[in-house]
Amino acid sequence: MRNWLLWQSPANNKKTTDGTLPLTNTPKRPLTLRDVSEASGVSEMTVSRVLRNKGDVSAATRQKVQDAAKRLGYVPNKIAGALASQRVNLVAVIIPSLGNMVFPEVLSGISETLEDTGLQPVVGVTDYLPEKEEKVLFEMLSWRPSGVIIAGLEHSEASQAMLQQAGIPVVEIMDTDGEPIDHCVGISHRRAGRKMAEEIIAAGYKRIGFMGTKMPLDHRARKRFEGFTRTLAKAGIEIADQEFYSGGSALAKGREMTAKMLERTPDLDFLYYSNDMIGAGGLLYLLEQGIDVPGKVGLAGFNGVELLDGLPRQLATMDACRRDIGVKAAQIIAALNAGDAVPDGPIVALDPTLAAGDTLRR
Amino acid sequence: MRNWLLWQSPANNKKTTDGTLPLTNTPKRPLTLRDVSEASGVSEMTVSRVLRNKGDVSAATRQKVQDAAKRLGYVPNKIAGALASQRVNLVAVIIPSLGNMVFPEVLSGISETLEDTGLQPVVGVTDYLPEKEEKVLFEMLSWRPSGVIIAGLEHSEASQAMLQQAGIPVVEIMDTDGEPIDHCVGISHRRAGRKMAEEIIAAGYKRIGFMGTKMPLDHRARKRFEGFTRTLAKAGIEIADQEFYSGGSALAKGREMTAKMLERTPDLDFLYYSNDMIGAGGLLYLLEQGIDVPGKVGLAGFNGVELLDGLPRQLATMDACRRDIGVKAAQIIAALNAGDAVPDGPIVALDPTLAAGDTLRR
DNA sequence: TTGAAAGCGCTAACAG
DNA sequence: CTGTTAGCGCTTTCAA
Repeated sequence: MRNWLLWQSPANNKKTTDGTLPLTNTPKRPLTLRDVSEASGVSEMTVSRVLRNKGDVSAATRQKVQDAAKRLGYVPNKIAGALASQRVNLVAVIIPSLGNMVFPEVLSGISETLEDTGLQPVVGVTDYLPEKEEKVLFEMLSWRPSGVIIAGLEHSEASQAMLQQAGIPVVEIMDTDGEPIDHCVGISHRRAGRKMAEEIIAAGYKRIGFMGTKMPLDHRARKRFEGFTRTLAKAGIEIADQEFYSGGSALAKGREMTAKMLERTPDLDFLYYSNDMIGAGGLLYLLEQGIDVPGKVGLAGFNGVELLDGLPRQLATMDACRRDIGVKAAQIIAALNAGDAVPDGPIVALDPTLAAGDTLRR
Repeated sequence: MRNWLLWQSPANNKKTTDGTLPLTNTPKRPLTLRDVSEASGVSEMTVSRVLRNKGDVSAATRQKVQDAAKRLGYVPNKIAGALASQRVNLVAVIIPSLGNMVFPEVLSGISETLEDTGLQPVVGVTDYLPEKEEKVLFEMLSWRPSGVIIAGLEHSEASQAMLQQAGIPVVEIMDTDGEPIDHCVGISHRRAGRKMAEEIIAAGYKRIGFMGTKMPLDHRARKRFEGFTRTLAKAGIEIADQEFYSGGSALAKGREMTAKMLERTPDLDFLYYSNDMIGAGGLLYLLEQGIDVPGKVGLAGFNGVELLDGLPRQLATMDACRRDIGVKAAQIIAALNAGDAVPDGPIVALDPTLAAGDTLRR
């Protein structure tokens, strides 16, 4: 029920540029096809065809309809259209957060790719909470989207069930360490952790500290940590110190944690950060302290965020292929949706590449 | 048309945890109320009532229905529901970008506030392009949302018309320098620029450089700049140098621009940046060069982003009240939607507060 | 407390 | 090329 009484736009009686008054002063009722039909003297069906560019319509009729639609300011009702056609051009995109640069980049990959497919991404945010993921998923599925792109391979049983029952393409993104419901596109975080460990070992570092987020539900960070420690263990190295934070400015936290850790364990010669932002904080701290980087202490982060370009020194990091993940996932959805075959198998694993920067000696 | 042929979930034949097989192996058709009705032996209408908690239903029937719905994994079809009830619980939120920390914060303010109103924010991104804003707005309005929250007071004529005709609450956010269609919540960017100028003048700086984005369509940045220069002019000061960038890492750009500008105009004693990120880049550069901040050169940015907390020195900035803007805007939409009166007038101007940090001498 | 009938605004399918 | 008819899956309204 809309509150017609309260709804009084102060701009309601503004003149349009050509000096005419707005068309309606009667309580606004959204226009329907019928209104356009009547205004143009063309049947509803034909109006519908014109407005959707579907089927053959004579140029003259088309013109009449378009004029009328424009003049009235008709906005089609997609709800009715979707119900009638059983077709919704929405793609649900479910991600844990918008706060760090990582997901926005995935999103831009998705939306650019979807741009000329007629599909529209719609974003839901879970805050890394499985219950919230469930809620968001349920909510989005109730709009009967044409596909789902969802971060991670770990979902509650209910979420899994919903995704399977939905009968639409599902692409799980960011991670490939696990079994996808349908398709997945991402990187292996275990492998990313391993690769970084190998690099560090090869560079001769021995006393390694780790800093990350206090998030048991961030499965990808966990997998990176696992891959990292296992590879170190194989080389007979154990993490010498570790610390986890939550909340606050990541840059500041990186700074603080680094200070604390170095005080506690002064002989550390390498610091591995679970994300670039805290890594950057650590880097700034070490430089201020006049500590030789990477001579005395080496550093590395994770993600390859653009921010790093502006730092005094280039932090070593690993690119998580965020944009590409978005693009690829969207391509799969688009293909499936068009009835095309998907060239890739169910798992598309991108290769996280190391950027050694200036904080990892070679 | 869904591609049933291609759609073969590899996980389709997975067992559930209790060992049973998934319920359907027939080609998946989304379930309807009727399915639940048949499975529970209760009329569709009553099922509908139970699922919406509407109207009185006996505890026994309610239980039967809920069991059936859960067992089948029924997900209601909001499209049909919305069409029938003429009510959509969506709020369109239209913003220029997700890339910088500013809009995500607004969003979190909005979604938190909307959380317990039954309204769902849906985000559209315009990339600061009026044509895109028009497209996004049209697209979103065609879903007949219950309200619109849209960044900025400047819209194309077509957008203005759509917003007025929509017959739903509209809150324009971020800016208050102009005339809102319905309601607006934000800060006065002219005032923000003026305030900063006053502060700088009071501190005795005289040779002032400005750096910003090359975005004629970022009206808020433009207004800040105007407020800033006008106030300086009144004190007989003219901007001594200015530069605008586009694209790339803001931090890196801030660094580059600062270096270039200081080379070109070495006697500058203050640098005003249109956003914190380039300001941070400039700050890092100056510190590296061993330049006395704020003794020799003072600095200020804009936005009050969290990132600044981790910098070696606290950049002077002005808080843009991003979260509060989101919260307030959502409150207005929610109130209007519930038919409640809105306590505030059409314009809610928040007060941008200065954080002098360590880069602006007092 | 429950059910039956009548649409919501649009499009698929067919007939002219 | 254009129009008619019959729903899409749900909720509103009214009657039982």
